[in-house]
Amino acid sequence: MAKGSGLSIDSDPIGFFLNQPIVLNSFPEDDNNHHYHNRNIKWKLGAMDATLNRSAPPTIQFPLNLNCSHRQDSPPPSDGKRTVMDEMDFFAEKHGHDNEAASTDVDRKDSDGPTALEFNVNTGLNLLTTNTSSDQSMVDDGISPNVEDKRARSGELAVLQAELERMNSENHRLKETLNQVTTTYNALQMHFATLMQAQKAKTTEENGMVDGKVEVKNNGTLVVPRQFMDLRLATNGDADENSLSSSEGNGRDRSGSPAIKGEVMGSKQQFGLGKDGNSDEVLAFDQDKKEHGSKIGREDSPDQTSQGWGPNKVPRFNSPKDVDQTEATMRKARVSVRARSEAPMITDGCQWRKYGQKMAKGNPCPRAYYRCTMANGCPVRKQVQRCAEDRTILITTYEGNHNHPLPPNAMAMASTTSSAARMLLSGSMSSADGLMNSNFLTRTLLPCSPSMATISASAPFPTVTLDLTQSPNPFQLPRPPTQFQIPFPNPSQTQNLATAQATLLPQIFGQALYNNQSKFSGLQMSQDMDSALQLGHQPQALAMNQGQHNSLSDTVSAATAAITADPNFTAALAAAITSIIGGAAQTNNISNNNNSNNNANITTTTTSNGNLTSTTSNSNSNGNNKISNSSLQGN
DNA sequence: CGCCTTTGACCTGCGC
DNA sequence: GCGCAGGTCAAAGGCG
Repeated sequence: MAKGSGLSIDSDPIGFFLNQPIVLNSFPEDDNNHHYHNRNIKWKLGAMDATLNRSAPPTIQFPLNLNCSHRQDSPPPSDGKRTVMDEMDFFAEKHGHDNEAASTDVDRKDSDGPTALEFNVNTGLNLLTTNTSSDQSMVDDGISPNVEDKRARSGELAVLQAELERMNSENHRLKETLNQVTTTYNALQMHFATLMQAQKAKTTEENGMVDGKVEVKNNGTLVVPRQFMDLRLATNGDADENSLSSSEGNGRDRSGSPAIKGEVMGSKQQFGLGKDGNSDEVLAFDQDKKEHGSKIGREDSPDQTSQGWGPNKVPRFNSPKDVDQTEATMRKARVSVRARSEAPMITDGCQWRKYGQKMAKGNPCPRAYYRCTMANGCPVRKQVQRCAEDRTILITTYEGNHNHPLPPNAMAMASTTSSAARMLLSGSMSSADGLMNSNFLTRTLLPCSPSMATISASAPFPTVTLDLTQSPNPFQLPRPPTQFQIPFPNPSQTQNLATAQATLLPQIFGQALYNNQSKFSGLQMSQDMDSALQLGHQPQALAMNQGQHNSLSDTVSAATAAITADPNFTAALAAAITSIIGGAAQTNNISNNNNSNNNANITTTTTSNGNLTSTTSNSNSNGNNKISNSSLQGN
């Protein structure tokens, strides 16, 4: 084994192959001024994929499993973080190499205890310059002195080199993309923080409001201090190291993902979707309060049933406990998607396993229960049930957050439900126990599709319903020229259409909320705002020729750009959402109804002709609790 | 054999 | 306390 001072070879490197794993062990502890002082680092090299680069100087490239074990008496770096590049810097510093040539492809694995990193690395080391006599013998064993042997391997080497070049190129491209996304993300966060502070100061100055108090303004408008949930929390605790001190809990999210993963993933989200940065996060359900008992393998803690509201139901999100409460509430929110489909399930890209089926009251069609099987322990559930009134309509209700990456074809629905739920919960954090002005919601929230989204506070969970059963493409309905015109791929297929339609929604919701939530702390839904909305204050012109941008990303980007181009629309959108979801306190003179647990027996549904009707969900029909042999397909 | 569905039993919350 | 309703568990069986 080569120890301490790097690899070394003393002959033509072309003939060198790593036939055995090599462990570089025990760096010297002589760097008294370096913050890596007193560390013991093991470098374990895999034997299979090591390749050589013929270029001058020759380099060796290999996948490297690095396990860093830090002594307890070694203080962490001053910035509290230690990155892989730090490790590379340390290595280069120790061995006199220019680390600029090194590249890393990091994959942080879940682990406890000492830092454990696994990544592919191009060390950029010029192996010919690192010879040491002590290591020579070990490596010499792997070198064939035979020229013919070299030739025999040259073909394989060429293949490896080509693959290596391709991987390097890809790695470089990905790094650039990541840097760009990170930059955008940081800029958005900075902007958000600035707006939050400015709005807070402005609101306090203008309204003279005190947290938790209701005030009647001169025009008679009731002003209720409210605030959106801090979505910074939703990006994982350490996504912004300056914004939170919530590094407690080892920086892990509920899924146990380590903090470093959260950083990377958080950087991915340009639109503020998903608490773990997964824009593919699905809001759907998780264990409800019924599961908090003696069931095995449950994640929820008993205290998660508490809502964490203050006396005036103003959420407090300043502590890790609040984070848990927020997430608990998040998991209780549901997103229901109505779509016409003859299939027993809409295709949402995820893998599901059916774990139950029951007859629900008021519906002759059985309700099927599915859980996500794309990853072990994924808490996402969904319910599938046909509409009692129109059995061609399939109602799919999602709950919970995926704890794993999703394939591209699953991201559409996932991001839709995630953002819709976040939209709902960001309002319900404040007041979810009131009546909903769903007509106002659909009129303002989706001016291009007036009956597409409804919000229900039906007990026991707040629910957003995305109705995709209306016009084949609500975005292509006749509209003023300033409205969206979003092409969807393959609109002839109901399922695809449903997914495609759903895709745009989260971007609208998420972007509006994420970029403008700060403007609505202590939001007052003024008449001016309402008027502006009713007058169709729309995003600025977005004329996208059908077929010109067929990709989903283009569609999303265009829609996002249009929204962000008009802050008034964004503000109005967020205001409308807030007003609708949490507006009961205002519209009902701050009165709480009978549901003290943030539940209201009000649900809204859209009829087949697109008209909105509001009905109570307090059905008295007697459902049979026994299992039915009928299936969803048997309708 | 592994994965999935089926389905009766069981658990929990809630209203009366 | 009891019954109802929603939701989940887990054994059994089917299927590729």
